[in-house]
Amino acid sequence: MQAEERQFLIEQHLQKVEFASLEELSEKVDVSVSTVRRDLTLLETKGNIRRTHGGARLVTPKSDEFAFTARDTHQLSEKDAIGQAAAELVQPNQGVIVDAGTTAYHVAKHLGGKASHIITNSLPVANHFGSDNSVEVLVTGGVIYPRLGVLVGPLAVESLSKMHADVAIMSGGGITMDSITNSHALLIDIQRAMLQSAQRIIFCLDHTKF
Amino acid sequence: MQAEERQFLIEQHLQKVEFASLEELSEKVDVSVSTVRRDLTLLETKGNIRRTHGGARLVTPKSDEFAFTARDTHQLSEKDAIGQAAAELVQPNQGVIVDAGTTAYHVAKHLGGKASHIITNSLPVANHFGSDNSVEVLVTGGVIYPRLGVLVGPLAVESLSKMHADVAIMSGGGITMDSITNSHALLIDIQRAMLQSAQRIIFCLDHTKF
DNA sequence: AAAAAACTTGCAAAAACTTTCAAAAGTTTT
DNA sequence: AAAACTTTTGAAAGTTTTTGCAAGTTTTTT
Repeated sequence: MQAEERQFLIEQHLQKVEFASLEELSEKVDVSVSTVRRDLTLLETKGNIRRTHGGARLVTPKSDEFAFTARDTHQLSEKDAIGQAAAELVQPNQGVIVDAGTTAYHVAKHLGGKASHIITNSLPVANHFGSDNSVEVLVTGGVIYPRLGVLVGPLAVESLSKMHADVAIMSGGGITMDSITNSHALLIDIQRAMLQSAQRIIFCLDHTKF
Repeated sequence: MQAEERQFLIEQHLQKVEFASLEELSEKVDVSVSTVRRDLTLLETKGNIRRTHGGARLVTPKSDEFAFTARDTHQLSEKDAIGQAAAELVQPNQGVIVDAGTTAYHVAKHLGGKASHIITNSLPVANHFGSDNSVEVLVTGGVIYPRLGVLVGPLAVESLSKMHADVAIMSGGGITMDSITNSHALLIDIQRAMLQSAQRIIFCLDHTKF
């Protein structure tokens, strides 16, 4: 295995687990701990990772309730800009469906006071409007998909299909293309229901999704 | 496990329970109490946590967007005791309905890993289990009742009436008797639906409700 | 006021880190 | 294709950090 490939694997692994011990990593990429140490000091200079005693951790400023809110702060201003731009496509007093996912979340932030009502299956979005009585927020039912705070399952689909809105804000964010297609048909069912309940669709993706 | 991960886990655990004893923590992360002490003094300098005799407590009552979570910290230990006691009435692997309201919220905190699934119309409860995959959490749909984070309305009632559970944890907390009767028939409808969907009811009230 | 529980300090063992070095692997030159 | 050179790797030696425990002190409880 190449040195670069090894370092890439280490970084990738850390993206998943946040923390990893030297031995865990050494075993994973099959080199001595000495080498892993050297790799880590190298990766550290690149910024995404920080060495610790006994291993390394992902440098995520803070891990908040839901996984995506954490990862978020990274390219914040960019997502915020997308959010603002997309929000401007919404006419005042329209009903808006907001998908779960980081990008859609950022759009939602700019919707306060503008939309007449918001329909969402995202707990972070629901929380954001929890104490804001300028908008009526309708939460779909469903089972919580852990770590992301998305409501999924038949109840979510069913309740969406009974609702209606002018616009739907959808995103592939927070979930990679792979995991949409692979791991969860559940999420697709929901997006399909959203597509049918809204007259117009705004799809938001940032550059990391390509 | 390494030091940083351990400290992270401790902080995360405290985010959930607000207070924890040294032994509880020491057991949780599997190191001696001495080490936990050192970790806590370290975390204390970071600000989010404060050491106490016998344990530690969260200093920021939480990023609470919902009114009641804030007002809560007042008689914390009392509510916590009620919560624990009520939670013990639940048999392992039962399905539990959890009402919205401060007292029910505290019961829910002690339900992790015990109940097989939890049904709730309370956003704070949903958030609490958001990143906990030991329990399946089913959220009813509905419109957010501002400031309290309760899901109300026909969708909430309807989805509850389709579900079934062994126990329902209900409370008059968070909402005074007056506002139940006066301002919101909506809440009554929901409680009525809960009563019908559960085989057994546990009603929790603290002394301020008399 | 005594007893119990919890805290601090100091210390020694264990784990982890850095530095150094020689062998292995990979490049370049002859 | 062989020789000389560079880079990378794994291991050893020595240093630093961390951890658990015990002795003594403070706080809390009875």
